[in-house]
Amino acid sequence: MIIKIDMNSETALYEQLVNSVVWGIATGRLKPGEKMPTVRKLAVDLGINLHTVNKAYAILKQKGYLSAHRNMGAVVNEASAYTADEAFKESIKEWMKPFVAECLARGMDSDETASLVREAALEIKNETEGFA
Amino acid sequence: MIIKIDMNSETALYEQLVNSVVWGIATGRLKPGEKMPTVRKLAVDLGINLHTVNKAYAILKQKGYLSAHRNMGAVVNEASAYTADEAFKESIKEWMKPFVAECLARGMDSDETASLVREAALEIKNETEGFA
DNA sequence: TTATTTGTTATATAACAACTATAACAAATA
DNA sequence: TATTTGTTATAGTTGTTATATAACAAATAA
Repeated sequence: MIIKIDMNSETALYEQLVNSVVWGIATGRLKPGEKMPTVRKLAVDLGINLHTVNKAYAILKQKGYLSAHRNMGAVVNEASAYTADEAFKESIKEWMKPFVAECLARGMDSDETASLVREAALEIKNETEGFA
Repeated sequence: MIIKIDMNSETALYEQLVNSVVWGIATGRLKPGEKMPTVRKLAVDLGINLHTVNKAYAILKQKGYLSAHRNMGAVVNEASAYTADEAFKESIKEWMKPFVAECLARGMDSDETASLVREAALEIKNETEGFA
């Protein structure tokens, strides 16, 4: 999988990396068992520091998406390691609320706002840029 | 309107203020024409610096929610100043995508994800904490 | 007019986060 | 034993957040 980052983005590099991997899993381009590039190799490929990649991998491990063992690189976990349980849904809902509130403030109703998200989901599934 | 902030939150103070005002408009507790507390008064009430409040007000002005004139305090704009136009919907969709991607990665489908957002919208509308 | 209020701007400082640079340690493999 | 690779440690730079003072500009009140 090819991962790209945007040095001009307001989003932190390590966050872009986290998003890229989650995105890859969401689209099915990254499958359980697949090997990730080593922190050192990915850092060189992207022209960034090893620690920035390492921080992203640590977060992805903590979220359950990756496993890592010394000298073996990182590997994508089985789907059972990152399920959409109630706790996850609650936290995601809270994270999204500021955005949802802005939609409501601008006159959209619950269904319109939900539709926007459904569109976003469909766009993600059809997305192919940034991966290979 | 009473605005509360959480000094222990990971969210920046000025962002919490922005969110509070948007939230107030979304729930109808803040209506067009309503006067906001002065930057100095709100800063004192919350026990934070004047500049932190000023930064939040500047962002809210830029987004169209507030107007401010010297010696007159800030006022909530008419709804026509902050509509959900196409540009807004596009940007919101992009902002939400990382969260949506995480839902998809965890096996939720477009409809389930959209439902989660509909729930969030309904919860916001029923929310009464933090305002008066 | 003069004084006051209030948004705005300008510095300066401290604390923290993000990123980088080096280096070293620990476990698995060749 | 040497190499690879995840991990940890330390330190420095830069940008952001928040604070503290101070001053300026426009509107209002006395």
